[in-house]
Amino acid sequence: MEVGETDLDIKTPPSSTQALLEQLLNQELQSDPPCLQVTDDYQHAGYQSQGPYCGPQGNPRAFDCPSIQITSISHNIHAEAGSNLEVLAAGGAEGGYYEPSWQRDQLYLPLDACYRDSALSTSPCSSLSSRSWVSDLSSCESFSHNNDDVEGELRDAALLALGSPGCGGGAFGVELWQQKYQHPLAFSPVLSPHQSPRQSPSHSPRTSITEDTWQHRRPTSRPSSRPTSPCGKRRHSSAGPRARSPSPHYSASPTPGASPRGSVTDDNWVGSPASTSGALLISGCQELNVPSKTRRTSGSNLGLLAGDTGPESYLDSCREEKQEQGGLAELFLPVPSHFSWNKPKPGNPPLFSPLSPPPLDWPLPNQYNQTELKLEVQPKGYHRAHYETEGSRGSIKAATGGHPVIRLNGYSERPLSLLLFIGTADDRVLRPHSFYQVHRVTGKTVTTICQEKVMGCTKILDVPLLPENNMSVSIDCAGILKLRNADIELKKGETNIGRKNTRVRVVFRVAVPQQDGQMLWLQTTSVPIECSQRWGQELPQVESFSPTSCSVEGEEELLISGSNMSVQSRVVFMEKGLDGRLLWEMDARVLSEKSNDSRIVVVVPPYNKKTASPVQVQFYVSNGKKRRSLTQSFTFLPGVRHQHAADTAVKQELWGADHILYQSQSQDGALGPDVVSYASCSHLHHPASSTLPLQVSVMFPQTSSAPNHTLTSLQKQELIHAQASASPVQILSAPCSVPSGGPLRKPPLSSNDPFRTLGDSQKESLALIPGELVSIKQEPEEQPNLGSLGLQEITLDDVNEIIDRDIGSLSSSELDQFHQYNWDDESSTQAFCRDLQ
DNA sequence: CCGCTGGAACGAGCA
DNA sequence: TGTGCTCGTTCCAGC
Repeated sequence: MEVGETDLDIKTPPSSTQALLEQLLNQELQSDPPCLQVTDDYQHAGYQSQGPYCGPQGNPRAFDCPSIQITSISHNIHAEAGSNLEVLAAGGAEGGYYEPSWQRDQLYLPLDACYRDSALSTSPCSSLSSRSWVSDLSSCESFSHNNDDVEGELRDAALLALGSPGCGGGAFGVELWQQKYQHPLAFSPVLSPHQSPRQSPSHSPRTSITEDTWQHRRPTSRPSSRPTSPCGKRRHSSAGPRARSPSPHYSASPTPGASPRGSVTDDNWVGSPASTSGALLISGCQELNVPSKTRRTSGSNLGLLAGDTGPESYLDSCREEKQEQGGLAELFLPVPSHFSWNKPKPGNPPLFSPLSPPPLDWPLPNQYNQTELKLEVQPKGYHRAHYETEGSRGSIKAATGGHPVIRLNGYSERPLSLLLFIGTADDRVLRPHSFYQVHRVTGKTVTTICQEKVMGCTKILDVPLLPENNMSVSIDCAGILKLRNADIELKKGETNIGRKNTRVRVVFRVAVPQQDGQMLWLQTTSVPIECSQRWGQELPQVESFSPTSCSVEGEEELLISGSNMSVQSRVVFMEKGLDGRLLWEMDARVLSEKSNDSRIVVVVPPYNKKTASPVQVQFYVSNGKKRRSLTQSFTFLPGVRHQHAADTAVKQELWGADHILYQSQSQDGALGPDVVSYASCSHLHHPASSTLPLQVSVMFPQTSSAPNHTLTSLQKQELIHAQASASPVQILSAPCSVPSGGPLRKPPLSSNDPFRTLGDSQKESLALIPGELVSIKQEPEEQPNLGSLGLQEITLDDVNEIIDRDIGSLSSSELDQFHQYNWDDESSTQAFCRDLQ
């Protein structure tokens, strides 16, 4: 915002950014600008997730995103300057179990009026999440992810909206324009918090616009977004908005059924004069590569957030500002790659000043020296989140029946606070999830003490890690709250869409005091958790399978265990080429007599050609259209029949070039216990030229060599484009090699597992991540002939689904670690790894 | 009565 | 334009 609020900012060349920041910083300090009023100690303490926006001075994060850094400072200053910093240091960070000065009840504020006003509401509810600072950060990140078509589309829409005063389609749009252009100060982060809530009709219509008036307006514009918020449904819940909020979470009254999303319509977008400026902005931002025909989901309308000029504007406007800046900046200020700004500098250990905890989307290692934060028991892959209108659906469960267990190894001097929040599970940098919030579960069965807090706009649980419990804790107090898509997508600056964005990860963080007074921040994440009832019930989930390899001749039985399977399920093996084209695909024969709902036995099809080295292929379980499991890696071994591990291991050594290790063995000889791990990768591929964390690498299965081809995100997108028009696009997980024994990595797979479990698979994936081949996956059933289709014919859902699915096969920790590894400078990264070792 | 859980109806947008 | 499908959201019933 701040950045965008003045041309000066936008035009400020990078070289002068620092000076500008300092100047603004000083100003901010002197004026003691009002900051986001959140009854959150962390917030006050400076533990903000705002990152760039609020990142402490000196925090490299502050320079991650030029468009926001100024903003951050203003807020940050406040936090930093506050004495509360010490609260955090002494409590949350330094180990003491932090006792907030506020009452726990404060967490459940009358959500009412300002519930949707992230800037004004302290409501734990979710809606805040949408506008979370982190989210803003994410937005920045997202914004820079030009490989994300979804984001691109959203940007497109937003740009159009922003670029045109009139595109808002209604009073709100005009209002926004007026505020931004006629009264730029109105957008000052300093003033924003105090702006009248009325400026945020979409978030809290009641504050200025009554529901009636709102509804009255609504007919003037067709809701362009998918009204995921069943307006009609709510009528069942009777009377007024309040009556409609049976939410035990006190989430303020739900957004009125007549959601303001209609303030801007598709028509407005398209027909609006915004087109012109929008184009400019777009060009300034980057090639968005937005398929013209990409489905415009509700999220896309976000832009329209146009109408949303509420107090949270400044919070949400990171993205918006970026958009503007992106367009205008092109003329004045070349903005470096997002990632080069966004990632921690290589070689910097995860040590922070107690006064400047890392933002929630800041990548952190799970281990440093002898200290390690480890999720010993992973949660189940499916947990149905509850809506505000529902009662709790309980805490997250572990696959084993208990609850996730996390432990801090290497430190037990004093109690520490474990922070827990719900993060994303997509291919981008881990960040708080906009559509899900952690929810404190209470009840007699809950034994873990925890407190719910709000950091920025993200709810977190603060759980004590006690020495007497070996610094271990069972997380039985954490549920997942689903926020209505419509509520979140309308938030200004929100770039994510909720539709089919139903996978999350649980993120755990802990600050370990160091002798030098600094705080060592470690973070680990859970495996992806599917939170949608529908998907949870329909998507087949592969929990384990065995064997993990066999001869190219195939014909061996493969047992796949999981859920949502049936004898009608299909198991499809496939191989993708460098260009993403489907090289081979074949259905495995299902042995119905040996299959049931939780397991499916198939006969591995023979590989289509001879090979001198192991070939990595994928397979997935399909229950029909759009109901496919995540792809799993399977290896065809050259010319040898599947053997028991001992033999295989020996043979594998001969294939060292593949960095494939076969270890183990299981007691289960029946199905062949081999477990394969692509762990010995000798090269961590970090092209010095790349500044992108998510390197897209392509592997030639036939050569089974380590990935030698990497694509930048931009290249990836280009690839997608190229393929979209010329060949089937695909996305697949190709094995690549990454040192699993690396600094942040655990040793390869357990050799005792009779099957490769999902976790194992994910561990493997971890090693694969850097080599993850990311393009667009061909949908055998739904995209029979993508090769003849233009990209524009690939729907947003398709892209989203594809990316989500394939990336989802990677565990969160893997992704995190991956991201952590993907720093700009390879040598520095390696140095950092050595340090960690 | 409350928390939790499973199931399914409802309805808007999309193909 | 009509129809069926998808999927987010809400509601209900049972424990």
